[in-house]
Amino acid sequence: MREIHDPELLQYYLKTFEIKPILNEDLLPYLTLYSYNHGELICTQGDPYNHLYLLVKGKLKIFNTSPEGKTLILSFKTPLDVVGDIEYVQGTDFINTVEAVSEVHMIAIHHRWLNKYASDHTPLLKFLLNVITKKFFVKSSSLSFNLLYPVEVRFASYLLSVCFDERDALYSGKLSTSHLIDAANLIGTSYRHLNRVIQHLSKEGLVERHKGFIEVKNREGLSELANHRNIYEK
Amino acid sequence: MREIHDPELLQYYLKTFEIKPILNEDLLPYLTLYSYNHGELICTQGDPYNHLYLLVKGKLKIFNTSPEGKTLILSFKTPLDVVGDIEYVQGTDFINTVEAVSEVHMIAIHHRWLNKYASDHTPLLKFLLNVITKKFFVKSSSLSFNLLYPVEVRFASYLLSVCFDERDALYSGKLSTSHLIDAANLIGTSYRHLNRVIQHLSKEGLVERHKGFIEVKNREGLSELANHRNIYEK
DNA sequence: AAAGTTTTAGGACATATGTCCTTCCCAATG
DNA sequence: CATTGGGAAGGACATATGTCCTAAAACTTT
Repeated sequence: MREIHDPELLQYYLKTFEIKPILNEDLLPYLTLYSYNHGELICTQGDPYNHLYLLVKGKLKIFNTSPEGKTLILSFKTPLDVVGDIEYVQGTDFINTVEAVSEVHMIAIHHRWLNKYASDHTPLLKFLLNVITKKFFVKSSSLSFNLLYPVEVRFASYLLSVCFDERDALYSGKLSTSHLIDAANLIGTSYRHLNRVIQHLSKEGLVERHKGFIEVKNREGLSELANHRNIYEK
Repeated sequence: MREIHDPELLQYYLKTFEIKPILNEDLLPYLTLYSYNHGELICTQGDPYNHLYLLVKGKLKIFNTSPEGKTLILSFKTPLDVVGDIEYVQGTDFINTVEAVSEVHMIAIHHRWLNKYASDHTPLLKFLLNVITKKFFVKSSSLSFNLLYPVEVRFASYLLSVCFDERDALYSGKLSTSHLIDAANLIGTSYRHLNRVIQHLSKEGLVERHKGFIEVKNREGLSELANHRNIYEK
């Protein structure tokens, strides 16, 4: 992690993502731009709350490790998104661990300044309300989906979301096998079982296994299987 | 459902739950008090958004029915709680169905007045932010818990939450069997499987089956099994 | 009280998923 | 070129869970 002293880049981000309107003028001097490399942790579950972060570049992985040591991926995030919003509102420690998946830029605001200058700033409150409500909605759908459907269906939905997203640096319709473990943790199953499911999907002709990646052969069929629900959509 | 024309009762609720501070003065004339009987539906998933509701008396069941017809109970609610908050912020149709479990009183506010008088009312925004953040937190924990642990563990946690809550009209440590189907739907499993798990817990001596109810015999043991997590706590 | 009806528990079997371990492939290295 | 090490896929077996159906119990109605 390193701080980027580049006021122009900061201005560029503020403008591109239309962040200024949601922030109080007084806050602007206290914004810091940080950069993280692939694999670096932005925060770890249990860390005390310090900053509210705005993701403006790159991709994040949000996950949680259970007392038993099992990892559950909660989501991937791309700009513009917010990290630490729940913690800010509740004043609690970080619930999850956040890791940079690519090179990541984040704008950080220390809670001290938020409390001082923006705790009654309507645009920010509305912005947070909007963001958190969306998160709740996604989480809620995700919970239902996970409880109601088996791994095969969830994976179908996952494939559709991930493989046809140009931002993912993946060839369209293909999923690199190195991401399979992540996929398993996101879906909430074991790597072993995911392999079994892929095997089954192969037999059905929906996907094909090549060395290094998995290719979607029948997008429509997968969509059918997933009940047309794109639960992992960003 | 019927409207209660009782300004004094309304005032009583506003005072008891300290609702006035969060509402804009201009809204007060537009509050309506409704009563629902056991079993009545307050709203059904897919209904267009109309009101924001404040639960001030009784108990609600929030559930969702999948396209396949499976019911998943998302939560039970007791005063003070809010219904329709997510829908209000997002401007979407109702996501879930809400049913009165007992006699229920709700204060309803039509979105028309909220938009007109309170869309910039900081106390309300903060209140909603707080409520929704809590909901998110619960939902998030619930998702992890469901994905990581088997039904036995979840049911243990459920028993601890429900059986030792005096508001539940249950003898302490006992769960009426008529609530078993609800329990299964809340935990996200089948009634059949829940029975199997109860059988197993019986053999372990943690609970005992009597006609009409299930009795907790070893609270500490259940808590151990549930990893001391009370995920269904209200 | 007898007959029918509804509710509740559980049997049988199939499927879904987890755990552990082995095998295979490929790349890096001496 | 043979050796080794690591990652990826899959076999074997156990457990978890779902579906469908039956049996037993409780409750209604006549």
